[in-house]
Amino acid sequence: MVADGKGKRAKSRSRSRSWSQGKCPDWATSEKKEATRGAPRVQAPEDLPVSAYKENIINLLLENRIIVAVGETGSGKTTQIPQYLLDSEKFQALFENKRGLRIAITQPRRVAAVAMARRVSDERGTRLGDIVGYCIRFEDQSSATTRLRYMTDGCLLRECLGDPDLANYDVVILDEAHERSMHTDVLFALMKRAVQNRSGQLRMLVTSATLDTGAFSQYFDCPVLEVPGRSFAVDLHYHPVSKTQRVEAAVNVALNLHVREGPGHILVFLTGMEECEQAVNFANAKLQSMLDSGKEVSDCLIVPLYGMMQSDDQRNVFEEVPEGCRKLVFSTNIAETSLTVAGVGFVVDCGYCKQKFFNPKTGMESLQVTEVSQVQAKQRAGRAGRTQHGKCFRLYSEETFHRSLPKVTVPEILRSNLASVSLQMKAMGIDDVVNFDFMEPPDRVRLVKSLRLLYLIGALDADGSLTDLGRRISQLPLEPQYGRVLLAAADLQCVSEALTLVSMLSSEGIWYRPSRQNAEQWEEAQAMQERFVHPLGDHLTLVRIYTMWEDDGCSPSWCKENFLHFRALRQARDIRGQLCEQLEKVSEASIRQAVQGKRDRERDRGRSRDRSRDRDRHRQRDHDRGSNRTSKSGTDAEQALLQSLCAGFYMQTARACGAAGGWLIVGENVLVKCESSSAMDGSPAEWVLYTDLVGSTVANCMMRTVSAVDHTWLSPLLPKLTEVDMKRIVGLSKPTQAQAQAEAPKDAAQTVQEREDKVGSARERYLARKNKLPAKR
DNA sequence: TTGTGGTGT
Repeated sequence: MVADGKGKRAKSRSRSRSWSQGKCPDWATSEKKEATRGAPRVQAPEDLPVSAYKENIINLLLENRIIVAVGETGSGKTTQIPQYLLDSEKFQALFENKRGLRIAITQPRRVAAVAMARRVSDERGTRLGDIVGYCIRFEDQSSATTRLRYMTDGCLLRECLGDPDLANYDVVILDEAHERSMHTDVLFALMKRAVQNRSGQLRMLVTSATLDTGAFSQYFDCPVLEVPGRSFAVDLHYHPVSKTQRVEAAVNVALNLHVREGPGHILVFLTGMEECEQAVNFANAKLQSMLDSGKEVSDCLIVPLYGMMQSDDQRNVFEEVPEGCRKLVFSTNIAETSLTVAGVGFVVDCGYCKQKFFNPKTGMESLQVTEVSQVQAKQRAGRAGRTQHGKCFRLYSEETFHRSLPKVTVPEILRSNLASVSLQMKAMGIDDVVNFDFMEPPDRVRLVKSLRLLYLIGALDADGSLTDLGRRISQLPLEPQYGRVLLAAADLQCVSEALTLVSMLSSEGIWYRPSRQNAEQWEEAQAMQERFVHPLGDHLTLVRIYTMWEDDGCSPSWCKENFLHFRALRQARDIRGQLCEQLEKVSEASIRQAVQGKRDRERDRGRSRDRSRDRDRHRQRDHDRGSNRTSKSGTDAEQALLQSLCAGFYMQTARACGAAGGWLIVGENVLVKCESSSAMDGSPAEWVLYTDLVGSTVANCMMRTVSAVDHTWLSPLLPKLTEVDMKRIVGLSKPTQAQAQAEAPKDAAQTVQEREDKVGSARERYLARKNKLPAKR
């Protein structure tokens, strides 16, 4: 298999060399730091469809500042077009700067950026990081000599922060634009502006796989070039089944294919982990009963594939199978674009997938099973035609495909929390976020709510202008609320703990939750995970897990024993390191010193604990839990951490509502509970803070990642919730004189007192009103 | 009764 294997055939030629580490496919290399190597020259295939369009592309980009190129998978556009431009003298002559042409090529995924850079670097016979390089988070394999820079769209977006006109580049290629990742969508708008500002000295190429280019060419007002793709035909078959039977139906169709069809692996698309596991069980049972009844069935390896799988289990999916053995893979949409199973000849598409939606009104996130889009269905079908003439079985009717399925997937930017997008735009000097020229503008409510949130955390002032605090938060690669927490922690002397917490929260999926199909393992995991629970909540639990893992030497085996994802913890460690560096730059305090001092103390503590652990590991752990370190009120550092958390999340708190046994969300009359896996589930805590609210409806939602907080931390902050003047933040009204006066510059020490005063005066006003009201009646 | 699609700085 290959990572997002564009140019599959091209790649196979260099397979023996690129994959010299044995069976280490590209998708696994994100886990391994690739050493720069001088690679021998690899010939680019001469018969790539795109090569016929070489002159055409160069000329079009000479004449137009922006062009859109449409090419199906395998056309070679990602690897060849940048080289055509780089090697063209007449194209180079277009640019006034004499430093040599620099081209950025964005990808939505890290693995793809690395794989493409490596491939092109091989083709040119240069060392990776020399002429051809890549830049992804945590890894910059590029240098001053780099001309072709493959990078994730997120990396380019971050570069835009410091340099909105991208003066470092002459050409920017936004690849895989049809996927409409949030970063790419924001880049569309920023690039359009930058191209304008650079008056002809910045060219842009947008490449997309779908033929639905009307929106692109209209938005950019540019020509569209079509490059034919090169993959095999895929026959479509329609087998409508009811939504509730899709798992069983998928298994039946797949096994029918296995019994009747010739060579080619089978890839089945389902919606989630539970469905995949269930399907594997079904399929195994059915296959067994076929064998038991004396039927002759050839060998078949049945495996699930989803993101939350342990890495080594995921690797099993890509192992070679013996001759004559067929692979039957039950996968989520991870196999749609992110991972490519080699040798697939048959696809079964259930017609559904899970999509995340963010509701700006409630701040709720939901993961909903929705119909796939037509584009997605085509992408799934295409997975059968990469190496052979394929077949795709859709578990819905042809009419459903045309009449019911939406043409394209709802772009991420229309489904997401826009706080960080808005903050970044403000930091780039784009003041009117609400009326910004997006290709597909997000809902106004969504944008306004994001500004409100930024105001609440102090990143914007009452007029919607970026504050100094906001500028600092924008420089941290985090959700703004997390950034606010870090900066608060720097002031409250708990920056080390906060770095750990924020890193753990940014790294998704710490917990390894076995399928409920496997009751025994499920219970074991539950029991193991319960031992980490901190009485003050899930946030301190996360910090504790990370600390224990680090004390143990960051080993994968420790994770396995404790049913935690090593991948996630390692990612948290990487993020922590990066954040530590960047926080140092934006914070007045010396972060490194604080963290180092903390680390020294921890090491001393760790040493004494190591000695005890040698005597009795478990007794020591129990002792820790019972000791002062985790007493009801927590240590000073733990208290400070929870207080810092309030700075970013005070608008996401709730007060105990005795009668119902739940909590009432501040500012809203919504009763919520904790998720059952939370440390706070069933807790009598008066005030709780949550970092996520999940569910499908307001009536049916739950807090996830919850901690107990002290009301004295919240009371200075909460009044701000009712002070928001949305019109002013959006820029629709000027401040009144009274408001302007109230906002005269003040020093930090004064602020807290003032807030206290405001609470007091608000109370007075309230009492005054209350006294007046009966008289009026 | 109760569960977590996939990306990315």
